[in-house]
Amino acid sequence: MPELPEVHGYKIYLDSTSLHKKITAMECRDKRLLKKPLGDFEKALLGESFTETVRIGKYLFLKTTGSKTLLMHFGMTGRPNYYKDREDRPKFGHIVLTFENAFHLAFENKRKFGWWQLVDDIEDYRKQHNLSKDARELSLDEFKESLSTRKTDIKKVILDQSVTAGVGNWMADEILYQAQVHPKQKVERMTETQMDKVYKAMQHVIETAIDCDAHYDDFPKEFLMHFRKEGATCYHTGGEIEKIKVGGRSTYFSPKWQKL
DNA sequence: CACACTGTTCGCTC
DNA sequence: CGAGCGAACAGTGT
Repeated sequence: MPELPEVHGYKIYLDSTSLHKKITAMECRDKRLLKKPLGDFEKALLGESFTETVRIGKYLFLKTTGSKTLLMHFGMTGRPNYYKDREDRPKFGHIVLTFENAFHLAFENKRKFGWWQLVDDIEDYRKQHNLSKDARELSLDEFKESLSTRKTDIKKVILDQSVTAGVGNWMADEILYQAQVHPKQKVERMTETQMDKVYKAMQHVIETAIDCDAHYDDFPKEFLMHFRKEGATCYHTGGEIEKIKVGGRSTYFSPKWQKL
């Protein structure tokens, strides 16, 4: 489930494997993953190279030597896979690019919620699609500014990509656990201190997850990820973890630790 | 076999 | 017009 830290890792992976190599072929097994006709992608990519990647939240942009930028979104189950031999094509590698060195880059997407798009200008795209600045680069003031107009549950708001781009379902639960704030806390009734705590927890969770290469087992022992299941034991209170729905999403929290 | 799970998008209401 | 809400989307795992 790629959220900000995983996509950050994908960026590093692509930077070290897929830049500055001419693209010689493109194959797509399922056109539903393409937001434009295949021909448009071929025209934009074949004969060109990737020059640089830019990540905003869970969106990964690959600039090219041509005029277009390739945008990848991994959905819930995607990842890039750079490999050499044709027979090593991953089972769910639905889109595959081939480079001039004969290596391939597969866009793995088991559940097909991921997609590719072609973009002219990254900043224009960001604004048109109401993406905030990347959560990692958001300032406390910008965060509070976004919260000031909202009236719903804090968990829904930090899942909103126009507020904190990159935060997904597990990160939202982790952030609120670290900040000791109930997921159904109404934003309009939050104190300054609570907002500060959520912001700090968000930065802490992001940096920790990136330091661990998004490998959950390596997270500090007080992280919710280690006991994020119904009836598990809260590290701080010894109480039980509860599962509820917030904004249609499964939400895990510790009632004794995160009080309304 | 039914349903849960993921993030984004769409259509609708207020 | 912006916020909020719920359904829809695909397909594997349980």
